[in-house]
Amino acid sequence: MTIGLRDDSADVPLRGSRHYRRAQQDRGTETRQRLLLAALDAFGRYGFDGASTREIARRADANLAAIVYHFGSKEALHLAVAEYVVAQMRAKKGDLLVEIDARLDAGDVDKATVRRLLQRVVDIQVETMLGDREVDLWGRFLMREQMEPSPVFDVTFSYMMQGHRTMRRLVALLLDQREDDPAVAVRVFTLLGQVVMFCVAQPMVMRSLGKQEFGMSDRELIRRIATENIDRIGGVPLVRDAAG
Amino acid sequence: MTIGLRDDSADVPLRGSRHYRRAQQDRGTETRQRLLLAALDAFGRYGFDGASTREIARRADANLAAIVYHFGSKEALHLAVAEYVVAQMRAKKGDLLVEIDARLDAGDVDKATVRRLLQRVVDIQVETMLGDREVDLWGRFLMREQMEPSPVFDVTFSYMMQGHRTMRRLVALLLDQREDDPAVAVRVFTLLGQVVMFCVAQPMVMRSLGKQEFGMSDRELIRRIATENIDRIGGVPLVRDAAG
DNA sequence: GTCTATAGTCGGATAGAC
DNA sequence: GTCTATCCGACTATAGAC
Repeated sequence: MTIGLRDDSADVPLRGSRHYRRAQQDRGTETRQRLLLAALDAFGRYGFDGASTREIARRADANLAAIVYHFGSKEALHLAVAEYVVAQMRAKKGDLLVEIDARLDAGDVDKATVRRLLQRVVDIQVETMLGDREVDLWGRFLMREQMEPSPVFDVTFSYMMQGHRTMRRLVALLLDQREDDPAVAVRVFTLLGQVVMFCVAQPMVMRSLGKQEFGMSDRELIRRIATENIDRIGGVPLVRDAAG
Repeated sequence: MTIGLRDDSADVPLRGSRHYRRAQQDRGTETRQRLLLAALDAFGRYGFDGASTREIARRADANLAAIVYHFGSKEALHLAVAEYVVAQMRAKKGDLLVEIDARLDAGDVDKATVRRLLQRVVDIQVETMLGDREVDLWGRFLMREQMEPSPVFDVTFSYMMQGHRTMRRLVALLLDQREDDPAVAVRVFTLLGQVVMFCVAQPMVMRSLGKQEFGMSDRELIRRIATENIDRIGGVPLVRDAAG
């Protein structure tokens, strides 16, 4: 930590000045961010125990000791990842949930509107679970937490429940049932499940579609079918007799 | 371990005889089975790396060395678990898939029948994923394999694909689409997903239903809603105008 | 802030008694 | 078949140089 104070340092301009400290600080922040993303990938893919700090550091192009320096411990890194994921998720769909809750509180919604809102939720669900680049890592991390609850579970769980509660309100309205009816909760999970499936069973999906990774068109297809299924629950009458 | 060979041993008759060896052998088989079930639980819950052989042996009330004795290595134990799960699964729903394929090959199916067959598949899906006692462990193990493909993946994958292919045939008939249409594959995954969700997100489901574990009534509810959704895809006309 | 070296722990596998 | 004792490798975390 004394390098920056040496007088003979050539590649660091304005040594000892605010600019130099800023540069050093930025470098640290970048390292921290790279570690965070590498950890997000590793924890989501291999779980807490399966992911090794050595591998995370290597993938982040950082030193092993940097993890302890920036986060304190492997567990603390895990928590940081969870908080990061939840924060990113909230940034992506928090506004929509707040907007929906507000409209529901105000009570100015007919069923057609409710269905449209539900579709927007599922839309965003597809985006935040199957999105490209970094986004798909969030979904896998959250699902991993579900299958293998860790001390971090409360962080992710409370976030997941927020979305669940809002969806339950929508579905309850759509089906004229009580919000706390177990059937409503179950139906919400089935709606989520049809999207989640593509996140947790990605290898099987890929192999069965004959692809290496999701493209825009795949996401569009999933989105279309998932939202189509919204049309088919509640509101739309079931004409059994007309069926084949 | 020497008790059985002592002359004053009263509870082990016919020492050294065939009966004695039989008893010893049975004991070994039982130990093997206990190890298998403990490993099934541990691998499903914590993954291959997360599960420790020491813990598995402890839970199976067996010795650490017994794992190597009965299976050869931790990896071999993992493979044995995968083969066990697939064998159990096939025993539970293999017949139905064979029957369906035969009927589809014969071609004597109208849409109503197809829909009924599809519902039976989902029915059995619920049973083999959310069943009580041991059965729920199978589902979790398979899903874990999906999220975290291991050298064992091929064993579980080929089994999963068998069911997937049959379901794709059914859905294709129901929607008058080609079997190899990606939209058909995607729809099959959404159908599976609504059941799988309850397996992978069990902690969240429990907490949101306010329960400790699934009961018969919960499984019934899930089954009802899942099969209801079958009614709502294909065959049943969508009466948009009548919607609210 | 970054890095090397290392202490301390744990997990899988082995040897050999019984 | 079962069990104890032990080896060896991999991992997390720490200390301290730069």
